[in-house]
Amino acid sequence: MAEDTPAQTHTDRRKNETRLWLGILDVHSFIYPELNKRLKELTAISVSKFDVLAQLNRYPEGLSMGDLSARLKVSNGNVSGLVNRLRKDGLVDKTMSTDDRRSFVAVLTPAGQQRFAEAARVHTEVLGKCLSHLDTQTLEDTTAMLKSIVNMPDNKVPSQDE
Amino acid sequence: MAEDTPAQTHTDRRKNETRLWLGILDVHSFIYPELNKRLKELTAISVSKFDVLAQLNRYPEGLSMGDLSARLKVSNGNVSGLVNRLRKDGLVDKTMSTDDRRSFVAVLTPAGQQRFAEAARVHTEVLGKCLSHLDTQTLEDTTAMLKSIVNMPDNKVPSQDE
DNA sequence: TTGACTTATTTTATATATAAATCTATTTAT
DNA sequence: ATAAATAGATTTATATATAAAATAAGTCAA
Repeated sequence: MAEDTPAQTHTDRRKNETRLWLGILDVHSFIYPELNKRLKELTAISVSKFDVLAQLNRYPEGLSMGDLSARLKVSNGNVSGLVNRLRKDGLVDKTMSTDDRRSFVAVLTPAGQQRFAEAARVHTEVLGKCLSHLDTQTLEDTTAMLKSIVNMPDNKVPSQDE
Repeated sequence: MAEDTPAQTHTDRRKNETRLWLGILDVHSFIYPELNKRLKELTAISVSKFDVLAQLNRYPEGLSMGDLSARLKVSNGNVSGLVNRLRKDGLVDKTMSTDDRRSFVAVLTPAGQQRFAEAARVHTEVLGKCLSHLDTQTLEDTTAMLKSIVNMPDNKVPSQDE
């Protein structure tokens, strides 16, 4: 499968690593602004808010601020602000935990569930348009390779998902 | 090379597109925070500032605010703020353009050149560590695939670089 | 039980980012 | 030559993000 390539110098290796990172940034800035723009236009929520709603949608019983923060990989302070704004939007409820009075649990309101469903449709459509030129094989191969970047063999990966 | 795969449903296609995007986000949040943290610790500049310095480093004669904004793909207002903060840091100079009095040209100071050189070393090192587990082939293949995502065939890509 | 940690969250200060309004200078049409 | 339109940059208002400090509630050892 893989053809033989001459051994790379340290410098070449470093250049290739940089190229990979620039590639990630290019794809990110190719898709993210479009996603953000269309979500805001059509559903009045940002990608950040969408991400919060998506997590809460997966957990109908709700998630604590800390769990949200860990799942979204953003700071506690950031989650505080996002959830407050979503509360103002009427999309999320926040209630004190019954077993720990320090803890607060965020849950989607019915309006939040509905808005998330609309936003998810838009999200899917935008990705479809941005990636429409990719054939199935490239789509799957790229995804697999990206996975192999994050799922390091031995290192101290902080554990994904649940 | 590519094996035959059964035709995908529309829904499967959409799921795979989403998986690709989530993969991009995972890699981004795997590398970006580490890059930002280490750059700040060791050279006292953020990734955003690094990006500005990197562009100015490529153009010793300097770049206008608008050119910087286009190259970095960020808003004019953002560039205004970044360049002002870099000026306070003593890393960038801003002078009025000689041929257009509306235009301002940003240039690296000697301190800026030196700081960029240090930061570039850190940047390279961090990427080296984050990507050390990838073999040469995966590194190059992934980069090529990422390129094929952004370089669309017919569409209205706003033109990259020069 | 009290005091010392630890944990969950918010607040504060600051940086980064956008969009829209504004300001000033240049260009274009008449 | 002047008025209208355009272009380059900044300012303003707001959202998003972090780190560090503060607040408040829980845990645990003595």
